[in-house]
Amino acid sequence: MDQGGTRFRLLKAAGEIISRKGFRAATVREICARAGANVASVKYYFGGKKRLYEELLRYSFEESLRNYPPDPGLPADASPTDRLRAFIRSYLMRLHDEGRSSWFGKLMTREMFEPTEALDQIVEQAIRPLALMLRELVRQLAGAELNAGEVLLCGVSIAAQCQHFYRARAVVTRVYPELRLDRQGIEDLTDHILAFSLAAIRGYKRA
Amino acid sequence: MDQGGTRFRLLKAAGEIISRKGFRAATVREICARAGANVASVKYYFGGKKRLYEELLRYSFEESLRNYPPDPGLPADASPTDRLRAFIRSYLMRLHDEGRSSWFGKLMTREMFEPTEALDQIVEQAIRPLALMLRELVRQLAGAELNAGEVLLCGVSIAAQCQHFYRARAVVTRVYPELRLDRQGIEDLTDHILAFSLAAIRGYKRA
DNA sequence: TCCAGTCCTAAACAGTTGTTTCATCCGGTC
DNA sequence: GACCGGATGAAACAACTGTTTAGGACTGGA
Repeated sequence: MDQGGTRFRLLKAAGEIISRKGFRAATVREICARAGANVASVKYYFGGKKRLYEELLRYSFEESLRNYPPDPGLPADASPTDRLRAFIRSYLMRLHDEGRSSWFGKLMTREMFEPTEALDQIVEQAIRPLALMLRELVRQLAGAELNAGEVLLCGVSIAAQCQHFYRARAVVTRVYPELRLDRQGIEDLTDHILAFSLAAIRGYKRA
Repeated sequence: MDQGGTRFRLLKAAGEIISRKGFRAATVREICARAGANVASVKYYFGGKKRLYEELLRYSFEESLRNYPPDPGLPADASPTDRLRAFIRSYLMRLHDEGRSSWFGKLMTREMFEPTEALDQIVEQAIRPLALMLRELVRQLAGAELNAGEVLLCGVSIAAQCQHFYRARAVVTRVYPELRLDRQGIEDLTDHILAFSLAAIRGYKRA
């Protein structure tokens, strides 16, 4: 895979554009223009727009794994709390980063709301493993207090928060201009979601 | 406004289609076909697709207010907890209902992720009031424990959960098929989000 | 009866979309 | 030099988009 070749430039341009405006709204012409290639090159190298998108999913998934490994260098004896913190931080980074490492997270978020035919593949490949990991974390944190259904819902509530600040950023930053979503803001956000969720899990039964 | 007239049928068709697939993906021809009207009727009655959308926002906002009033028949001395419960339940209903009462909520959710020129109007008209109401609720529940920034973030975390189960329903129902989002499911979900959020607010400082 | 106005229709318009065609270029090989 | 095959380019393609046109059908009042 020549990183300067036309094929790779197309993939790169597609990642930048599709992760920002979605598969349907991104046009082949815009992608090719950004890649400095002819419109016909998409068919030549990938067979069509849809195939380019599928290839982008594969590529960006690997790129995402490289930058956000499932177990981000935590010591083997790290506490569940530390693990949850790492999970949340990684989730936020995955969405708010810039560049190719964040493409997959953004594409994933789009697929959740407006699925294409690729959703099933994404669910099995990326989302389900993350969901299972999160559920196991919650289970450990909750001890014997929560039943399976409650653990599941708590996991979804945590993922909901991680996604929301990216998905609804257009509104959040309008209503709360004081809320910055830069690098430091992500750290603060991590602390908040962790505190909110830990307290929620621990006090769930009482409430 | 004749409810059987062409103008209203267009509005109704637009509500059904645009709330489901978004402004850009919905085509004038599909809307007109569903309304049993000629393609030219959109220009005739509204002046264009964009104007039809703006009119739909106005109409569906009123329709939404009618079905989900800001203060849903709670006694004047209702506790903050009861108020939060009503807020969450109303939020979930607003999104998971079917028919015209849910159009605005769904359009709002779309605008948050993929804003059109109408977003600013929606923020001021609908989102900001809701956000303020939610923030005030959290403030009352938290007492003097949380500072302004923490109260704000807790409010966003609650809204995040309410939206997530609708926005990511394609994925949630795939990963957790046991999670039903019918009428009873919404009631259970209300209980969960309330318990999760109450515990979170109360235990925030400790965590 | 005529007119004005509202409502509606079929058809065409101009622009954009993804795809396709076909000629051309370029580097290596015989 | 001739030739080949991958890579590129300009242009056209058919399908679809929102919009517009030109007129027809019908009503109610003058």
